Amino acid sequence: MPIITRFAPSPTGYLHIGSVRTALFCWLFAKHHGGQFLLRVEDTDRARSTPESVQTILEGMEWLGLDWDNKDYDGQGYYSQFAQRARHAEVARQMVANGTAYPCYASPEELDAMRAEQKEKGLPQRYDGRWRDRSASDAPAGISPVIRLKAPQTGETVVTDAVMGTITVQNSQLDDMVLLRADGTPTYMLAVVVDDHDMGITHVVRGDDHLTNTFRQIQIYKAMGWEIPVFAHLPMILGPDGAKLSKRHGAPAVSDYRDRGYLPEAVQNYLLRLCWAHGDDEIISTEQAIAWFDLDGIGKSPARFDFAKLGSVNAHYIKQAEDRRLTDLTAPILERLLGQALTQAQKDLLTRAMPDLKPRAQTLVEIAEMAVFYFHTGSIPVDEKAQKLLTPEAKQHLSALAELLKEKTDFTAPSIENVFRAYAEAKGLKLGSIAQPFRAALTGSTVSPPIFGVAALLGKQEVLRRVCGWVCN
RNA sequence: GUCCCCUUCGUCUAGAGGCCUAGGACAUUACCCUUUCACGGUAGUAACACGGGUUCGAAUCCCGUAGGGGACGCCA
Repeated sequence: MPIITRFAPSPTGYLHIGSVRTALFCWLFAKHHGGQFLLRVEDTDRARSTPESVQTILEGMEWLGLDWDNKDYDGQGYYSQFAQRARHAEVARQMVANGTAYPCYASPEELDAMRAEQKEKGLPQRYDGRWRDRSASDAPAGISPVIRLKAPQTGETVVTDAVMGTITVQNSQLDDMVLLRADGTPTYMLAVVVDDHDMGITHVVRGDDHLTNTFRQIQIYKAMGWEIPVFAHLPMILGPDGAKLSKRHGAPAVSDYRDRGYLPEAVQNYLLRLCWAHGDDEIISTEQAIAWFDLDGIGKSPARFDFAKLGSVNAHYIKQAEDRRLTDLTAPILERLLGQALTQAQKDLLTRAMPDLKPRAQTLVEIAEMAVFYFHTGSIPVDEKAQKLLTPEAKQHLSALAELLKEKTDFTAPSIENVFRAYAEAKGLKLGSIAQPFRAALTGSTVSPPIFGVAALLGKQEVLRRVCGWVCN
């Protein structure tokens, strides 16, 4: 039987990076086994679900290259849970008919009072089954009931989880949960089970915040006589401080990583290594991941998010990436920094600078910041350290060097370097003592890519213009 | 409060009873390379939460304790 997994986010905000890790694992698992990976949007909460959030989910998935196999579904490209509400209600009715569910007429206020009382007495907060055995004739007039599961009250329910192992809970711990709301819409518990069954999901791979829900879901499967899928609950991703990863930690959404200049393949690789390992392998291509990934490699303990490590993985993929592609991704960031659009010639310059830029950066944003100086057309802003290098003596040398450079016909990095080396040797100077002021004059900073390469890229005219700005007056 | 799960360097992890003097990666420290900063290279610091068992032998199996996380909604 082919394996079918699904990713089932709810469109109520941004797409959480932890959810994306779940999606990655579902996707890899399906790919590894030649199965299918489906997307289902859990949009039954009408008050909180928005079309924008759905769009955010789709974009996030596409950015990471996690393609789903039901893109043609229903003309909208994914399975909508809300669209199945009639089916959910039908299942609830079937359960009432077969005696595994019943109507409950208790009002929300009444239940709040019940929970408050339980809490006060230190009792577990659970529905007490007050309508479980009452006959329909007791029903108050004019109130539409909710439908509750008639859960077994004795014995135990067992979850066999592919990650967590065998977990048992006493049925006395579980109460009669709501399946269908008073307005006839399904609750999450009912909807997931019905949809997972109807979609033929063979492996439910999801975050372990759903682990304790699984007991109750199994009871629904049993009530309907449906085959129970394999469950695999993934440990959560925590923030650097060990608390649930949230806005407080700065970057909870996938889009945050795109905006901060991380490459999708780097994010994917980093996420893959959270709670999963293949020996000592760290840098793992998508192809290798598909070949290697399986449920038995998943660990049980939660992982903390480490931006430093993400940075180093990203640096690796930046070094590997095509210069042209990096230019396309960096240009918009650079344009924002410069406050103007780049011309094609400037983009070409950026591409030619890229080999010197990319080994120095962990993110595309860093590349852009590092590259700004190439594009200054007026005076060059100079930082304090660079200013200090431009002593009267240094300026004299730069002036002399400018004269020598003026004569060069081949303005390449090696030939410029030769000029500097020969000059330094003739004057008994260390190369650094003239190269650093040169760097300061050209870039306005003490830190930059190799300066002779920078000079070659800038071109003779621009180099002389920038040097002249310091020595010609 | 009740129930469930988890626990190896600061972080991600390798580890399937002897291969462990506990390995790798990131971070960190020192040195080398060097026109700056990086890259790269070399070396170093650093962990089996604690307490009991089982066993000739335990990071690995069992039981407690502590700590962390999750679930207890007419949210998903």
